Amino acid sequence: MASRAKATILDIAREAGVSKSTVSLVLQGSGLIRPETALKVRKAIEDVGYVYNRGAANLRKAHSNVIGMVINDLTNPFFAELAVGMERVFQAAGIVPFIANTAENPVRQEEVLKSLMEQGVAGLIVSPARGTTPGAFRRIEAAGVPIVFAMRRLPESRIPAIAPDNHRGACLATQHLIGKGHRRLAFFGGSSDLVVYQDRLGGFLEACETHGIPAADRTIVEGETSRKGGMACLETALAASEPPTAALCFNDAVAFGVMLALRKRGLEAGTDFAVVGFDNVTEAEHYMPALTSVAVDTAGLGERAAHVMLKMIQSRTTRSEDHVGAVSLVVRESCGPNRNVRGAGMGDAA
Amino acid sequence: MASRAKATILDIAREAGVSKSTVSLVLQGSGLIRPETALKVRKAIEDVGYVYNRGAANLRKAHSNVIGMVINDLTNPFFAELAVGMERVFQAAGIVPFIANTAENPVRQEEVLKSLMEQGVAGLIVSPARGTTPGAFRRIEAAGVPIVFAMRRLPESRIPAIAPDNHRGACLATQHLIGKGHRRLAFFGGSSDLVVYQDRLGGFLEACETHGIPAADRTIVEGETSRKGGMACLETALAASEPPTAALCFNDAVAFGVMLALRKRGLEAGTDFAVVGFDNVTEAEHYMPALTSVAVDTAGLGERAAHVMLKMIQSRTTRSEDHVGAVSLVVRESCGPNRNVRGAGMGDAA
DNA sequence: GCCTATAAATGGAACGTTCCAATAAATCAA
DNA sequence: TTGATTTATTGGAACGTTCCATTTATAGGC
Repeated sequence: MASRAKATILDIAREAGVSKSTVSLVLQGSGLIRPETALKVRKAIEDVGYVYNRGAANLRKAHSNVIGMVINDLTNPFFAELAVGMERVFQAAGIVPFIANTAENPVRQEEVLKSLMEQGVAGLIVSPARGTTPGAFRRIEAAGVPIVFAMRRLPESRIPAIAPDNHRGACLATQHLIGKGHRRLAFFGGSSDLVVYQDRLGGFLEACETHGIPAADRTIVEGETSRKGGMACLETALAASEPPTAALCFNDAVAFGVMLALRKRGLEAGTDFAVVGFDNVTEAEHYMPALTSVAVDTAGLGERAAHVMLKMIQSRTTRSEDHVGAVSLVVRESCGPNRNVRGAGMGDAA
Repeated sequence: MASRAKATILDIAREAGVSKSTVSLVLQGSGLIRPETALKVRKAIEDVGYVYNRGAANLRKAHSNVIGMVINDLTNPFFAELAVGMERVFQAAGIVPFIANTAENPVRQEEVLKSLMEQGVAGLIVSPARGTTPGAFRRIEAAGVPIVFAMRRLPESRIPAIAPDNHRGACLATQHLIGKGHRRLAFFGGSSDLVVYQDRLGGFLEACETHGIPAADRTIVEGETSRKGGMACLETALAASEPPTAALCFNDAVAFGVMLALRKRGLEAGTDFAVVGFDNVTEAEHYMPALTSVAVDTAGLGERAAHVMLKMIQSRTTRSEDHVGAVSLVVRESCGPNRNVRGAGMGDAA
């Protein structure tokens, strides 16, 4: 109950009338000590209000049980879900992941990574901030700390990445729009310095190509990956002489923005203009009209990333394979004409 | 470039031809060393790919530069914003906050807190999980580690709390509804084991009291603080013989659920039934119809919490005063009849 | 009873830092 | 030159653990 000055393993050894080594053994759950003794020690631990000093332990133990999770935008519910998936796995492994936010800022990211490294993390799961320089992870790699990229990856890096099949998802969505009869298509939002952007745009273009949509009938508008960005995209696109009639959006956030902008103009998503999102955040289902979106199984990707990390740590390697997650198109109201399906309910997809 | 086995301060001392003490001084930016020497050392640090071992340092330094942020539900964008506010402050102070999610689970929370303590955090900012037992923080307090509660607090605890003026906010909102002519009012969502709930419900009741709404005309429905919970609340309430015509919701999420349920019944929020939310999440503004909500300046509360924490650490005390944040009602479409204000724009409030 | 095998407990040397006290080098006053 | 001061640098003893090599106690075999 008292707390003079941070009880140590020695204090509890004295209290229990054993040696510090014994206490250490007990703390590690070694089967070597007599249950009776262990009990005595545990009691002392409780009495003294001892808290284990992992820093001291790591001084000898080589590596810790903490994993850093570096995320570029915590306010995006998408990443929060990713985090939740990872936590599920790590918790089971007795590991506590520490989450840090970089707010899409490479400088901040640098600081965060440094701090995590100093803390002696066993591994790092990173969704790199936009504009991350190619060499940003060199030192970490050199230190032998395993890294995996989640959702995003860097252009030339050989760090394993866990990401959805962005190309295929975009392809799927675009095909769907074409199947609905649209002939002038747009790709809204995102910026070309992101690999994800290249992938998704690539899928869009491929689908256009194979279905004979000429380049002249494709509108590509880069923009912020937010509601605001989406609104701007729509305005830009509709200003053209031959505006598109449907858009695949980089993001659900962008898609929401587009729908908002449509509404402002007195147009309705679905009937007047088809909108498809990407990521299928939970909100998509509840929107009005409900948003058709490419589902990427966010939490599942989080779990996968965590598993890969665990395996890397275990086999003390710094290399692993990339994983691309399955995607599927969840068709709702924002792109179809058949608006009578409205109450269809939970449109989940595996 | 090479990475035999974790370079230490000694390695770089050898490399630079100085003593370990000198290196240590350089690392701490002491002005005692000759700039020339410092440069030499810094070069060696770079060459060897040294990473500072904060664990070892903390062994002597008493306390670290890490602060734990324990949040009960990361997927709620509300808490993410809170986190962002805190980070702003901590970053300026050269502190990296580590965020951990408890997923509203007291057991998980226990683990997370233990882990953070073992890591030797300098302080803890906590939004406690529902069902946290009264004694959950006793050990941490005993260890002399400062804690502040953010947004939520525990019934009898004397740990300082930073929270919005929930009572006043609820009062304000309820008055507004009454001012619109509503006479049968509901309070939807939340559960009575949360102090916040008591506060908000208290405000609601007080406003009813002072404006002469009899107890018989107040409907109180507890429920999950989610969209789903909100939908359920509305169904329950409308089943009554004399159903309410307006509701204050515990949460914006609940409010969204209520609006969804209204829509399902062919009713429209605003004209057929007035809805007010609480928290004013960014989504509220963009909803259709836009949600009237009590704004609590989330990021601001985060900043305040961080400041309080910083001060507590500095003055090595474990006590501080509570802070209640100002609130304001942001009136939008979901409760008024005047639906022509629609395009009013960014309805922010300080 | 003695010797050996097994089980349980222990001392001491790391681990990578900080920080105090001490030394060495440079500067200055006389 | 000498002694006093200031300026730079440096050993060495912590800090709280782990883990190896021992020691001590317990049990088994004869």
